[in-house]
Parts: sequence; C-alpha cells; structure tokens
Amino acid sequence: MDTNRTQNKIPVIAVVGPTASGKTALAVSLAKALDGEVISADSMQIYRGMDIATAKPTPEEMAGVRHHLLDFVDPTETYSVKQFCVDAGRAAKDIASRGKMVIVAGGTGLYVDALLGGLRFEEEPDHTELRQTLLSRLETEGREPLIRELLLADPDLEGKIDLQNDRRLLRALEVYFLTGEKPSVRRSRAKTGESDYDPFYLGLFFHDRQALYDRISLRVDRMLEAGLLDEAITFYQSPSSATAVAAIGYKELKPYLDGVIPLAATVENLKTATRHYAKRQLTWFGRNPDLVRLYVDEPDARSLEERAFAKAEQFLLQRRHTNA
RNA sequence: GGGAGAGUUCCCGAGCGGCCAAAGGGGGCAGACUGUAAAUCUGUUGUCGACGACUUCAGUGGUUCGAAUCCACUCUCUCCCA
Repeated sequence: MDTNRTQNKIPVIAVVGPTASGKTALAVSLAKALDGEVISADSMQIYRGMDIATAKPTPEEMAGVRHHLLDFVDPTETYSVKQFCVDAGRAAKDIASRGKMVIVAGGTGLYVDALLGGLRFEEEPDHTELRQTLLSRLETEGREPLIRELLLADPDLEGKIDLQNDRRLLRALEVYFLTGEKPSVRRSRAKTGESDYDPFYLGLFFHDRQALYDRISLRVDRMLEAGLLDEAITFYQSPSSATAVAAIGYKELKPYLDGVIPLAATVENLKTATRHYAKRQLTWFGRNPDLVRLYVDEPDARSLEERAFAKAEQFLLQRRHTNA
C-alpha cells in the first residue's frame, strides 16, 4: 500500500455529473455528514448575479455548509481553468488546514480534472491582444494558412490537437507566439500527473437517459417560474465578458427578448441546449477510469446519500487511518 | 363550385429522368477535449446475414432501358376567386 503517496495529499471527495443530476444536494449532505466544506467547480456559478440560470445553490440549499468559489467574479471579467486551479487550490488548502473534509462539486469537468488530476499552468504573458489579432487573421485568411504556420513551427502537434477546432488552433498559435516555445513541448510539460490531492470521484449517472432529460425540462420550467426572463434582461443591460456570455440560459432566450421568436420555441431551445451540455458532461466524466458511478435512477430503497456513503466507504476508512 | 400551388427520410428543407438511400440544417446517438470549457470540435443517423442486397420521396396506375423527378386519377393541405 502506497500510504506515502497519499499521506501528504489532501483527500477530496469529488461529486461530479451532468447538470440537474443532484450534485448540489448530494455535496451538501456529504459535507454535513463528514464535517466538510464544498468547493464549487463550476465555470458559471462563479459569476455574481447569474443565479437562476446557473442554478447556483441558494442559502437554503447550502443549509449552513460553507461553499467556496461561488458568486465571486463580476460578469464583466473573464475567467479560466488556470485561475480556477489557483483559487480552488487555495480554498482546498484552507479547508484542509482547518481539519475539514474537502468536497469538490461541479459540472465543469475540465476544472475538476485540472485541479485534481494535476495540470500545471505556467506563467505566460497576457493573451487578449494577440487573441484578437489571431481571430481577425482567421476571419480574413481562413484556417488553412494558420494550420500551415502552426505545423511549420511545431510539426509534433499534428494529430495531437484538433486542427479543425478553431479554438484549439488559435490557442496553440497563441502559446507559440506568446512564449516562443513549441506548444507540444509546453503541453507535455503541463501534464505532470502529480497533484496535491487524493481524490475519490463520485459520478452521478442515469440508467435511463430520458430520466435525466425529464429533470432538465423540469428544472428549466422552474427557472422560468423563478424569474429567469428578468434575470436575462438584467444580464443584457450591462456588458459581460466572453466567458460569462457563454452561459446557457440567457443566449437561448435572447431571440424571444428581441421579439424574433415566440417564448415557447426559445424555451425548447434552452432545454435542448441544456441536454446537449449534459451529454457532453456524461461523456467527459464517463471516461474517467477512477470514477465510481452512482446511478440516480437506480431502483434502490436507500437514499442517494446512503448509497454514496456505501460507495465511498473504503475511501473514507482509508482516510481515517491515514489521519490517525 | 372555379383557379393557383404543395405533399421528400424523426423534423425543416434541397433535388426535378440515370452520378439519389436522396444536398444542407435541426434533432437523436457516439466521441474528443491542457489557460473561452454551460465553450469549441469530430463521427454517425432507412433496413439487412452490409465493398452487396432490400424497402423508401402522399396513394394507385401509367410512360421509359431507367422515375423522388414525366403523365393520369385519388387523397390531404395552403392560397386565390366564388
């Protein structure tokens, strides 16, 4: 048993899964039972004012459990994985230092995995200006010249990134121009595999996809009842960052607010967009070999929390021993 | 009652004699994912004992070597005149 390996690491229970699967409630239950605090790993719940659309946990839902990384960024500001790792790392160490259990809960797979799976982000110059330049180059020159340029500078990148994906293409060029280093080299250096955490991944899944989709539909209806339209109107009254505008919930409603499409149709679009998102999350979390699946729609008399504990039992026992 | 037009694969929508199981989009399904990740991208989507076969383009019957595409009639829908 490699106790040495886990000894210095902070044990973390990660509650992941698609949107509307019940991560928030489960994380709170676990936190209460284990004397823990929750770190939200959600790229949108970080934003202030974006409450209904992001299904940000309410004070009632948090039930006295302390949550971190919620509601602390202004929608005019951009955010990134790198920033998340810094912020979440700080919170985790703070929680652990006070002898509490760290519970990471969220649907942003990249954030969770970057933090717990150990991706190291090195310092690099600001990219905003260069990104603009590259973006306009893409528009005027098209993708091909940029691909050629990138592969000329870094032939090893071929096959490593999706060159059809403009985001990835531009990012790679950005890294190259910003640091003067081959993106492929940087990438391999970032993937250390080493992290400060000893995670137990608990993934919420569904036997029946439709059950998830029904929950999504219901949740969207509730959001509308709770005043999503007003929140969207407010959102569009002031400028917001490139990351904040990506949130599902406002942009789908925009055509209705602009009077272009009837409400019912935009609501359907919103539900569809949410389903697509949920599917991507399922794909992302599903490939994690260390993840333990917890089926929300499992026919089981025990509550979700009870089953979660059963799954986490060994991990929790182990943790108790290492702490003793 | 008269006139004009339309019915295409889950949906929208191209096709208008062979290169059509049928463009494109949507949806579904699957996948990718290293500083925008609730974003972005990829594959797949009639059936089958599948490099071939079989059944599709409202229905029926024709024309033709050959039809989703042409003709006739039938049904349904839209619009215009009554």
